[in-house]
Amino acid sequence: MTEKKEQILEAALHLFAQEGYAASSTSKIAKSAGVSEGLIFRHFGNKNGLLVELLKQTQETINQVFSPIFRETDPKKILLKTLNLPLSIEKKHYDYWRLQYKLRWEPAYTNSETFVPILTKFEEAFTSLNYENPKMEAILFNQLLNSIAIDILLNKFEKNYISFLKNKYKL
Amino acid sequence: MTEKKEQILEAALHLFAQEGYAASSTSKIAKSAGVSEGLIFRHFGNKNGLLVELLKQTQETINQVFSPIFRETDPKKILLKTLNLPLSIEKKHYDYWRLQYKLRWEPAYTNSETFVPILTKFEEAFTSLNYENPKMEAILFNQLLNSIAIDILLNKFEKNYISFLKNKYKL
DNA sequence: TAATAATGTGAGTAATCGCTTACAAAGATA
DNA sequence: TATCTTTGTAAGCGATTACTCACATTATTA
Repeated sequence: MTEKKEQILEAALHLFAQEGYAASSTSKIAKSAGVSEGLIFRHFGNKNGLLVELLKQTQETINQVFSPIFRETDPKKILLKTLNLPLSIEKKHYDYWRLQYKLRWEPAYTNSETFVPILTKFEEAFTSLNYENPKMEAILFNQLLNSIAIDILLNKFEKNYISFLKNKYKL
Repeated sequence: MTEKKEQILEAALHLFAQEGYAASSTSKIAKSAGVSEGLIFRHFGNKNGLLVELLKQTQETINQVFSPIFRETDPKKILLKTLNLPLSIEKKHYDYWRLQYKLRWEPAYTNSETFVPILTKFEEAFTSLNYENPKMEAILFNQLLNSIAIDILLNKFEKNYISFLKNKYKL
């Protein structure tokens, strides 16, 4: 991957995640990347190709973050590691997550829920812990995870909240 | 309010909520409303004025929905009525809620959290119910409410989930 | 009824949109 | 070194953008 190609991706990610896809013109992206506008189309075909490439990178980032949880078998550790996730995410990856959450509201980019498999992982954990309704507990837990992530991304995060949750789940 | 003015607002609300603000051109709005493009600017000055008017309506809609909860004093009923809220929302109001949640991701329209006062209402309820940490319980409860609303708007809603929550809170 | 105001239209504006293309520079291969 | 491929630029394309304005129609008031 060329240096300029990476600069384009970087600039586009930031603009898409902050201003939105439609509001980020290719000329703005090129200017922000310090590159001629034509180069975007040389490398990615069209504006949408740029987004597709970024979504691929986003998926990889997400997979990497979740993989230690998938490898975990101890139910309590599954929940504990999950609750530790949001705060362990690197600032430089924030735009990937912003893009992911933002695109949930764009019907055009039917981004299939990439977090789905984690739900069954939670369900297994709650089953092991003898919770009465593991399926629903998994949904609840997953919603909490998403809410925390969103609050962090939107700078509305209450830092004592996670310890409160750990206490609630006896972790 | 003229009929054509209302048609403009209706068309704009739907387009903004579905496709997004930037992606919804004034010409598309006018065509969808069955109105000349110039009329948008006669009534609302510019495209942003159209959004401002819609946000005002959104705020009114939200206030109306929450007002019975603000009037409620019985703590259990506060929580119960809140959990019943998401499913009681009229389909024709969905676009207002979509717009609201969508705009949370647009830093340009610093839409101050309109749900904030409800948090203290929840906190009062949990205090009355002798929960150990009412403040955090309120945050948790509020996150659940938002998650449910989002799931409904994104068609990912599990209908048994709300009864599960009612049971959890002994309501 | 006549004058005034509010509502509505459609053609037009400059600026910007995503994208193409001709061409130059740089790198790789023979 | 000579040829070919990849990487990069800049000008320019038709289409669309938000918006204006001169004008027509309808409603309100005097």
